[in-house]
Formats: sequence, C-alpha cells, structure tokens
Amino acid sequence: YDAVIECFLRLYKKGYIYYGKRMINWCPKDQTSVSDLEVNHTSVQSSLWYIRYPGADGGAGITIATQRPETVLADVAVAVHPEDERYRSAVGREVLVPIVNRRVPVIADRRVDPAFGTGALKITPGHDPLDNEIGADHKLPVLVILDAAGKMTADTGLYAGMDRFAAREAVARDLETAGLIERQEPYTTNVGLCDRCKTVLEPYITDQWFCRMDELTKPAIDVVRQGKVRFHPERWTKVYLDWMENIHDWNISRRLWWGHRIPVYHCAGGHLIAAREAPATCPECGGTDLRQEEQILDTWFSSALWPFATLGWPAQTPDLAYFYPTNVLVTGRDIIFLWVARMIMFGLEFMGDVPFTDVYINPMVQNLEGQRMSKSLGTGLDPLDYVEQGYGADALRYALALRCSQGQQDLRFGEKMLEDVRNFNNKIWNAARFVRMHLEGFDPTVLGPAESFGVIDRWIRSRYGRVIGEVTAHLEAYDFDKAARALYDFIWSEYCDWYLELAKVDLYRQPPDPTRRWVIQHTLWTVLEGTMRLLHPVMPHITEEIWQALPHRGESIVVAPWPQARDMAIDEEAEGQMATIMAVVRAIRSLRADLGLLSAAPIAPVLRAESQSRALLESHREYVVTLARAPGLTTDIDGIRRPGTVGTLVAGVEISLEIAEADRARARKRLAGELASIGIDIGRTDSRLADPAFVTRAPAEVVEEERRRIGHLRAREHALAAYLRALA
RNA sequence: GGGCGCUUAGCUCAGGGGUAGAGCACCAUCCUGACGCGAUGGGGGUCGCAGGUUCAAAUCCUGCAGCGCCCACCA
Repeated sequence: YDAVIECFLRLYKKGYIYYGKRMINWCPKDQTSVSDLEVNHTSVQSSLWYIRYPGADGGAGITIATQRPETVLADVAVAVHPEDERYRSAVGREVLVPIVNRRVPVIADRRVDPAFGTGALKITPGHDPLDNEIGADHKLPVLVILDAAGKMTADTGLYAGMDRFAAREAVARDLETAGLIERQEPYTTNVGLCDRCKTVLEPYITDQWFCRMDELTKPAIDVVRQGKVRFHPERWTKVYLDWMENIHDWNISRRLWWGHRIPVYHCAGGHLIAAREAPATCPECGGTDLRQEEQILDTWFSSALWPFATLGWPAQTPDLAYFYPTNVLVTGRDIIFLWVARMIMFGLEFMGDVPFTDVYINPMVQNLEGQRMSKSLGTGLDPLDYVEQGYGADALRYALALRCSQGQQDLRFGEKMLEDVRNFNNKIWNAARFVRMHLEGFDPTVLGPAESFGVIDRWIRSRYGRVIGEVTAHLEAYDFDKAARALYDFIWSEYCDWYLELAKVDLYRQPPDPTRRWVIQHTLWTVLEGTMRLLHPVMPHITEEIWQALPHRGESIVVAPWPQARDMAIDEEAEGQMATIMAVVRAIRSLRADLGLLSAAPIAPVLRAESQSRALLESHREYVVTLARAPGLTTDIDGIRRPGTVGTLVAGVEISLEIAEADRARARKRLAGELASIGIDIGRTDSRLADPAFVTRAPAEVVEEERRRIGHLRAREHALAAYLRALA
C-alpha cells in the first residue's frame, strides 16, 4: 500500500497525473471505466439505418447512415468531407435533427470518409469517441441522452428510462413512421465488450483520472531498442514497440470496491489535494469540507510496481539492493502491455533502471481442442488436479517444459502428455534403483584401481559430456523444450537402453572382475549424478530424491554446482567404435525378428569385418553376445555366405546366419525386400551422381559423402544378392 | 484495415538447403535378475496449395487457402 500511494504521489507531483471529464469505455453493468486494453472486440450482426435529416429551411436535406438511431436525439451537427462535391453547397447550412427537430449545422471535416454510407456523418459528441473529437474541434455542445446504467435519461421524453437497445428499436420505429428512414441494411460491426462481464461497453463521459504516457514511454522504448531488455522469442519486441509508440494516456481510475483508493481529496472549493493522509484544511482556500476521491486505481497500476515493491520499496532494503534489477521475467503474451510494459516504465521511473533484462514469453496453454483455458467455457485445467491424480508436480512441470517450444504461441495440453512423462519419471526412478543396487561398496571419494575406462565407458562419458553442453546451451537460449528433450533422449535411449544393459555384463560377470566393477560403478554414478543435476531445473523433486540417495557432496541438489562440459572430454574414437557395436547388435536383433526366431533360440551369427572392426568386435564379444542374445557368435569367416545362410551388411560388418530349412522362405522375403529398397535408393541417388551439374557444382564433401553412401549401398546389395542366390 | 503465428506419420510436436524424425497410438515378438508406467523388431508421411530461386527445397522467396491470435475511433 505504501508503495502504491508513494508512486501515485510522485507521479502526481511531476504533473503526470491529471483529472477531468473524459470520454472513456464505460461498462453500464459494472458502472466503471475500463481501459482500452480490457476491451474485447467482437463482431456482431446489426443494421445500418439511412436516415434523412430535412433541411432546416425547407431545402434539400441530407441522409446519413448510422448503427445507433437512438443517439440521434443527441446529435449536434452533420459532417461531410470538405472536398465532397455532393455536399459542397450544404456546408454552412442547417438541417433538422429528426424527432427532436433541433436545428444543427452541416460542417466539413477531413475525418469523414466520403466512401462510407452516404458520405455524411451525424455528430454525437456525447456518445462517440470520433464525434467527441470532431465536436470539440468545432466547438459544438455535448448532449447526453444515456445515464450510467445505459438507460435513456429523463429529458428524452417518450424514451425516458428505456434501455439503450430498446430505445434503438423504438427510435428506429418512430423514424420509420415519420418516413425518414430511406432504407435499412444488414451490417456487421465491431462492438467492445467488457472483459469482466461481457456487457457491451458504452463510450461515456465521466470524471476520470489519467496518467500521461509521453515521458514514461520514452526511456521504456529506448531500453528495448538498445537491447537492455530482450524479449524471447524476439518477435515480441516489435509487438511491444508498436504499442508503446502508439500509446494513449492511461485511464487509471476505476469505480470498483476492491483496490487502492486514489489519495486525492476534493475540497468543496473545487481544489484537489494529493496527500498520504487526509488534510484538515484545504491549503488553497482553507476550506474544511474535504472528501477523498471515491475511485480506486486500476489494478495494473499497482502491479506495475511489483519488481521493486515486493523487495521493500520505497524502503532501501538489502533485498532491493541485491535483487534489483532482476534478470528474467517469465510470463504470457496476454499481459505484455498490461503488465510487462508498465513494469518497465515504472521501474525506470522509480528505480532508474530496468526491472529485468530478459522477458520470456511462454506459449498459452490450451486444451486438446485448441480452446483457451476458461472458467466460463469449462475448459480450465487445474494443475493441482493432475498432481493429485498421481502424476506428480514434476511430471506436470516437465511436460510443460517439453512442449513450450519458442516458435509456438499456443500449447495444446492433454492428459496423455502427462502419461508420457510419468513413464519417463518411472524410468528414471528405476534406473536409479538399479544403480544404487550395484553401488554397494563404492565411494567416489576413494580412488579406485587405475582408471582404465573401456570403450563402452568412454562412450557414455563422451555422450554425457555432449549432453551437458547441449542442455546448458539450450537453457541459456530459453529453449526449455530442447533441453528437456535432450535429457529425455539421453537418459532413456542411451544411458538406460545401452549403458545399463552393457554394465550388466560386467556386474554379473563370474568370476567377478573388481577393476571392471569399479569402472562401471564409477561411470554409472558419474553420469547419473550429473544427469540429475542437469534435469533438476525441469524436474525438481525426483532429482533431489535420487541425488540424496546417491553418494554426493553438498546438502541439496538445488545448490549443487552445474555440470561443466569441459570436465567430460568428447571421445570421438569411442563414439565411433560404439556405433559399430550398436549397429551389429541391432542388425542381429533385426535378423532374428524378421526370421521369426524366438529369443530363446540359440543363434550363432558369423561376423566378417576388416581387421580393426574385427578386433573391436572380438574384444567386445561378450557385450554383443548378451545384447543381441546370440551365444554362438563367432568371427570365423568360413561361415560367411554359405548355402543356407542369410545375412546383411552394416557399418562395414557382414553378419551371416545359418538358418533352418523351414525359415528359408522368410529369409528370402526379407532379402528381397531389402534389395528392393536398396534398388530404389540407388536408382534415385544414382541419377544425382550421374548429373554433371551436381558433381561439378555441389560442394566436394557432399559429392564425396554421396559416393560413400552409394558405395555402401552397392556393397550391401552385392552381399544380399549373394545370400539370396545361396537360398534359391 | 494493419501485424503476427501455425499448417510435417492417426494424435501431440521436433527439424529448418544435401533427399524426413520423436513420443503416444498401431502390428509382431519377448516375458531377461532396474523398470510391463517395460524390452526388441516393424508398418505408416508426394512435409497445406501454386509458382520461383538453386546442381539440390519440407527447409529460402512470392502469391493463395485454412485455422488461431493481436492491434485499429470508419459512422
């Protein structure tokens, strides 16, 4: 409260706040003003009435077009464009306003669009913003025929007390009877609805408080132009600047019950005194008849102070000194003007500095049908419902992070997405359980046997190092979805699907190998512990829980240091070797599945590769055997391409498998299918290599890559064809 | 009337000049000592439409259409 009053008084003192009768958006139901930003424009079917205004002295009249016949009663002029030939002679003469038979002048004004309707506009300064301006410029009187509730005033005779819409019909009918309606045509128009109660708003003149925007916007525009405040995604910068550059003064008074009452006192002598406490007498006239302004401040006026008022302002607190300016504001696009812009203006005005340096605009959450969340539509989603349904706060947070890509302005959300994440949660939890189970006797602070990481360990460490870099970069770029996705893929598809399975080979080895065991433990722990720290911002609870159960340093994962990519070197060699191992495992699995062999069937694939790969596969035989479930695996090349075998070629490794007579048909089918797809591929890409333009104009490395690719395909085609012949 | 976003597999979405990806759903198999909220293998898309640029376009450019949003005092 102190902050709000202080802020108002300072602005008042600087002359930024002024008071007076102004035309504003008025809600006849709530009986308050509504700022331009809180008006919802919707188009409605209405009519356009063409009404004839007879010449005052019996001369030719003028026909105007209007959507609001009831306001005819408040007309004070008819306006035409100064260069409109049709009405040249009419300007300066007078016409009679129908029904009330008031003589009003025909004036000329450039703001009249000659192309609309008849080119003649009735001027009603009491009930239309444009008319109000034109009326003021032409020094025309302001007549008012509607009261605050939207009913016809007492001096409207027959119409007194009628609701504005009933009056519209009544007046139109009476004009019709009088023969003054030339025609009535259907018309689609825009009306403003009250954001709060959906009532059609009325342009209305009342006592209002305004805040001047000219001086406040200048610095607020500059800081954004200069990049001192940045929007993410960047395109919102333009939206912000466009609004700021075309801003109108801010109507800050409301006639509602709940809010900060404007700290200004009206003296019976007509003076205004802005003060924190009620003064005893008026400083100007000494009068003692003082009463405080009844109106309250727009809620966004106080919200604008949020970045510093919450830190203790106007007191100079340690929090204020330490935290202001803050760095990131995360919010929705719907309040860029209402809130963000005003925080920037007030921050600069009262603190002399920006309130934050970065504004992250998140997508708006919708339901799966693309409807906005809304209480009245029943499309609202209550986060707590999902939490209580057992998905957990982590799942909700992570699911939202996963889907808040920067390009999107909306985010469709459904329960399925929570299921996906819940499953991921479960996966992490169980992986952690597995690791903990095998961490018995492991102490990361005690040096183990000489660090002799194998290919599989070097591979996962290298991959982990890359993930640290990726996640860090994504978070810094506000790409929360990419960060979340990178972790999802790494944890599930690499750490769990591959490393954990490979680790089992060493952990369950008989007799045990203490060195390998230590290396595996160390690696499992290193990667899991670090991954939890990376995941923590988007999954705070489960990561803390797991982290606490692992050997660690420090009290809480919240304050644990962020993993550094430089601590985990990229190992291209191990990644390349692991790629070969993985390709071979996958190929064997695929062969077996396509041949319909049960996993219990003891298969004995034979591998052929050049010496380097062969040595790699031989030294990692156990891993391949276990993951591919191929106990009889050999590298005895005599078994290659023999009659009655099926095979394939991946990553330079040929895999051959002897099959039973009964499986030959399926084997032939598989080979034929693969050959067909290779044929399509070569056919398509061959033409590329055959195209001289491609070979000469495309970058050498692209051409080289293409040659390599075709080479591999040819080799594979050759091998597959040989197997197919052997099976014929 | 201006401005912005979106349009890619049944669904929700990534990708963003070198010949299409994920999750879910679907099909088949497994049931293995972290996890069936699981594992393995697979099927599925002329990347909204029409032009243009380029050796090469889902990707860049120009139009158009549909959906959505935001600004705006044409009665």
